[in-house]
Amino acid sequence: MRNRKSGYGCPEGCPVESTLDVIGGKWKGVILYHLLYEKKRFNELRKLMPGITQRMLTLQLSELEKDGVVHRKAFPVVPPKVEYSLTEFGKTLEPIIILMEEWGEKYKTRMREQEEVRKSN
Amino acid sequence: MRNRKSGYGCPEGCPVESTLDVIGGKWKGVILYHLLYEKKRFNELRKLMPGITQRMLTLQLSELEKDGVVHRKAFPVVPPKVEYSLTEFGKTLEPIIILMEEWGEKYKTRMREQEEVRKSN
DNA sequence: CTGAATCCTCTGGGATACTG
DNA sequence: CAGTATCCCAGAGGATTCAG
Repeated sequence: MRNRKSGYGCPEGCPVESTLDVIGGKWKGVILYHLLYEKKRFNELRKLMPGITQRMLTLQLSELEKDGVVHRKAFPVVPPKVEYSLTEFGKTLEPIIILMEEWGEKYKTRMREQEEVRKSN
Repeated sequence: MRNRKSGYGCPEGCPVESTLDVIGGKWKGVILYHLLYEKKRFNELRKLMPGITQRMLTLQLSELEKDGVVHRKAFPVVPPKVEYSLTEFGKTLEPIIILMEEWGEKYKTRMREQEEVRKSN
């Protein structure tokens, strides 16, 4: 593992930033989360994310595809059928997504507790 | 990233989204990365991140502070001296930041290789 | 040195309607 | 079903200046 003590700056294109560029969209993290273990059709994803618009789902999926983490498979049938899944490369994001999910839980719990304290004062 | 008031999105607010709310700002990931193992003064951070403006550094640091992951310690001296560090809670983000750094490296390598291929055609 | 206050730009993202 | 195509806007983020 690289020496992270000061000195190794993050000049020009910090890797952490690159990662956030890929998974940092408003819905990307959640999309990836839903695709972790199973492929999903367009409308399945939509139902899993009430609140996202068709347009945004299309957009973010296409960006994820362009970045090589999501694979799009269209079936030439009527009505249309498209399946989205993680590419092999995309699957390397799994640990990150999992950790983010766990941390998010901790964070929300923490916020709730602080809310309690605030109320009781 | 942006200011995502949790509200609607994933039902019950997807935890992955919450995490991205905290570390998803344009510079937050990088800031956290620099604070992983040592506290840093304002200007030190600035030098580590050429490209960030004073305003943005101030802003993002204050949001990280508000979210409870960064601690701000101001010394009552002239000229001013302020040290930023991770809170105990903030340190629980370490595994995520590390993974994001490693993944970012892989991603950039991958992009470079694709660039090579593209050129040779 | 740290940071607040302004002003301004740009784009991520929302709402809605249309199509193969 | 799975997208495009438009129109629109809040607000994230940049540039610059002022202040303790």
